[in-house]
Amino acid sequence: MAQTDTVTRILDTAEVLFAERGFAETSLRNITGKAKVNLAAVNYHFGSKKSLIQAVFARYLDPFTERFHRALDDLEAHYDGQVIPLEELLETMARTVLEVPAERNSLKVFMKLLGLAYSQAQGHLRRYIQEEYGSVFTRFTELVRQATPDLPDAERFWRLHFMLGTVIFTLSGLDALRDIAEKDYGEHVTVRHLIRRLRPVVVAAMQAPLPEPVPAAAEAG
Amino acid sequence: MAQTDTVTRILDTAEVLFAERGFAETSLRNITGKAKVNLAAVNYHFGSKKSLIQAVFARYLDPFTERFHRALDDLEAHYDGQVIPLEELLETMARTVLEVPAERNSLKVFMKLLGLAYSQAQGHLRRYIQEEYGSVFTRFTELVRQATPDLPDAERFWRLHFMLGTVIFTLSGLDALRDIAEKDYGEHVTVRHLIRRLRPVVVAAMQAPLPEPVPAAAEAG
DNA sequence: CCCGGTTATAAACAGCTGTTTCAAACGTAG
DNA sequence: CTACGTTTGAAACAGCTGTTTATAACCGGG
Repeated sequence: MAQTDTVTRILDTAEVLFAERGFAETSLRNITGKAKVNLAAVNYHFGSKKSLIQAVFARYLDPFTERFHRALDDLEAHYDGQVIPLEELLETMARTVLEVPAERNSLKVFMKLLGLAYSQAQGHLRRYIQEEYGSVFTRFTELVRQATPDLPDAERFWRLHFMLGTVIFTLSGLDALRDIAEKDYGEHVTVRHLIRRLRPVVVAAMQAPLPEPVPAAAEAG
Repeated sequence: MAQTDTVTRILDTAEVLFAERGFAETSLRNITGKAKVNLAAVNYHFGSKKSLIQAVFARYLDPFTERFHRALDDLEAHYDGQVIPLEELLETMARTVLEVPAERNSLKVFMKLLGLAYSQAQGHLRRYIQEEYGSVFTRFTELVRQATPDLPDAERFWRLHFMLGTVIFTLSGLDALRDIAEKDYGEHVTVRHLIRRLRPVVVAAMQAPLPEPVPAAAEAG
């Protein structure tokens, strides 16, 4: 099967270049040149650049959602109707994120892509990810809801997104920060170190006291 | 002075389009067309697209750094050598961020631009911001160091970036999240609401317990 | 009035973009 | 070996990109 070779070579090259420079800044000639593949191969195998981008994401997100669903199944079976503690849920998510790209040793690329998916407007990508992989996130948030019954729904919604920002922002900008950290603190930091650092922070953030209600008089302006 | 009109019209239009679609996705013809200005005006007044991008940032960051320095001066004078509490520092930063774009009612644009500055690789932008505005951030982190003496330096470094991620990620992606929040929780959320929500979360995150040290045996892999 | 520097305009530049075309090479089933 | 669907290849497409050029309009000072 010669197709497989061309297709995976395109995907392997594209994901690296996308992660390094972004989508708009990476041309098809850039990809096909580095992948030693004919220019027309992208349109032949994927149809368009948009579809290539989505295919790059699917190659990470498909195994991720599958594993994550299975991990949540296991967790629910183990707790058998009881509420799953927040730490367990976060731990499971972190473990799954770490497992998925392990074989290709490209956790960093995966993280950068996630960051790009949020920041680069690319409307089609956001829609694609939401439609394709929204359900597993919904399932996760429902479990978080049960684990944090004292949190008002809106507050939990925002805090989850706060923490999503923390994780994606940090891990996707890792390279730049790593250099500073290594120079200033003599630490060689890996993604795994960071996740260890993130855990207590995320838990504390989710359990932080509620904000003071707005004084009614100060609402305007 | 006809120059002022053309220049500000370019800047006003550019910052909105950049914030909506990103830098690479926004062409000069796009900007000049919407601004009702000749195409060559950008290169005439700014020299290049890169310089335009930097000028857009400077228009926000120059007043910001000036005000922030002044606010920190006041704070230091008021505490007169005593350690400034963490909450005060965060509060001051938040207040300054809110004040700066107030006149142009474009806080949202400012936040989106900050998000782009980090996510879009755009090496020149990161360097420009670091060189031009790094000092005020250094001053701020030193005050945070004094306010959190129990935190190891490396830990504080990372937590500050965690929180930077939380804030920028949330505020720059506000529009998409706002719609969901409004639909699901009937809340109309403004940036000011979010900052109120962010405060206890950021404080709790900075004061979270330290992560468990890595078991020596588990270091490899 | 008229000159001289500043700003605006339209046109053209070379280069790159994603996509399409069509012929050549391939690999396999009959 | 032949015939056929699949995959590659080189070339060309129209369209857009940032930038430059040369000309024209403007406008305040002498």
